Amino acid sequence: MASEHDTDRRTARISAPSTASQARDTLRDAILRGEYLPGERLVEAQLCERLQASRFNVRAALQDLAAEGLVEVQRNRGAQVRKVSMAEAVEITEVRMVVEGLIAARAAERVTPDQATELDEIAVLMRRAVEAGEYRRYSDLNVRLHALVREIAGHQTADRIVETLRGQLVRHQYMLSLLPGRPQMSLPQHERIIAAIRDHDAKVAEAAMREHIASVIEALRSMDYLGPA
Amino acid sequence: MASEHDTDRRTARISAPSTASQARDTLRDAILRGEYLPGERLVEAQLCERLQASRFNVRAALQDLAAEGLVEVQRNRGAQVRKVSMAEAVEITEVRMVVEGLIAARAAERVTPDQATELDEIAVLMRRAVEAGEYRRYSDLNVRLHALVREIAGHQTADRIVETLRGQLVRHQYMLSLLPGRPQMSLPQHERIIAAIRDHDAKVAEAAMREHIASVIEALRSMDYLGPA
DNA sequence: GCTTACAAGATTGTCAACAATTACCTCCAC
DNA sequence: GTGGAGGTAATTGTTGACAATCTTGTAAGC
Repeated sequence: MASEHDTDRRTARISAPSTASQARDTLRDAILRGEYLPGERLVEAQLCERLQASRFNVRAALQDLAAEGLVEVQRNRGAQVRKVSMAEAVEITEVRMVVEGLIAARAAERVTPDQATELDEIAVLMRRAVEAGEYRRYSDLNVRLHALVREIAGHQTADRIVETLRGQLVRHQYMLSLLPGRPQMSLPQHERIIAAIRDHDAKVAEAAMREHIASVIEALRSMDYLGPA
Repeated sequence: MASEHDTDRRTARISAPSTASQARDTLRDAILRGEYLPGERLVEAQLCERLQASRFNVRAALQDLAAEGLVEVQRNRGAQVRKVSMAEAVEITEVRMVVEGLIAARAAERVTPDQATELDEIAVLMRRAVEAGEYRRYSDLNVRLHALVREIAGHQTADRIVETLRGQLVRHQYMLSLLPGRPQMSLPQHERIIAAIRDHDAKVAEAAMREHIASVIEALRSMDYLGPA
């Protein structure tokens, strides 16, 4: 998870191939995009062609993603996309609940007037999207809201952890968004979060965020999870 | 300087063929033990000798520890022990506060009578240690208490994160334990945590744990932290 | 005296070949 | 037909060498 910014020098070098991190990012995107299913084996030789990288870099990428919890590597048995069980998904979301609660609280303490305006704009757009039944748009706004709250909070450590946790259950979250009635339930929760942050009320903001994600956990539990492939 | 106890095998081989994970664990211990100071460069060739491992494995170990946040690797510039600033230490402890709060709450829900007894035993020993001024013993009991609470909670995801966060600021925590008056302040906090878990009161357990770690954050802030090298 | 250019050394990045392990399939005995 | 032994193919683990990059020390130019 090492941040890289190697195009900083004035040497206007065009190609900074940096194949190692490139391979990692490409593979992560592929997994998050669902091109490799949980439990699927990730054969190094195949990935070499897919990513146009050497085996060395493929291996490094797999190791990195293993550290992120996206893939699982067993000695002498290769790597496979990590299967996240229902119980694990709940655990992950529980941790996300408390950490995002912390983020919301800190956002409430540090929000600027401009940022408050931006939050209110998102609230308006969200309500419109739900009223118009545009759930895809609502989902996008949801992502944008959480990202903005994290930006306001400016809590790098919490950010990193939430990002890692989110990655581990993209698949589950996708299924979640298909649950009927979710937008109607989550809209008022989002509005409470926004209002609390705008009012600089850290305690209420944290409680609202936790309540929101707690209801996500409930929804997760309610899903009939189809067993392993 | 090899403080390894690998003389268990009768094969009188002097140099154990350090595998990848072995090299990683040894290096992590060395860093946590303080044998490499924050900011110190970790040259691969040197580590090869120190760990009796090939450069390949050393490199893998460095990458792993970078993912854990113990070292920092920059492209073409090698690795160095990560320097955790004061602000970062506070951030890390803030996240630890909420996650350990979650763990405490879950421990309160799942604690068995046997485990409750064990908790009470620790409470008694802690009080005795403080009264006798045996602060080193108290510190050990503190570690044991937090470990037991985590074991009771059985929350793998939260466990992993707390473990990672702890590792990132061992150095700071060591300085913390030297602060005068800490045991007298933290003892009642610990007792409240134990009581709440024993009584199956999740909310109080979480609040008590958070209050406890919040006071750690205060202590952190109060330390006159010597600036960057 | 100071800055810049350049060269030598040190360190890391990458690769392709080789060794070790595992998975799979065939064949044979019962 | 079933279970096991053995061999073959596929896959991963490891090594050493070489290339790219950065750092350091030195000397020339202003």
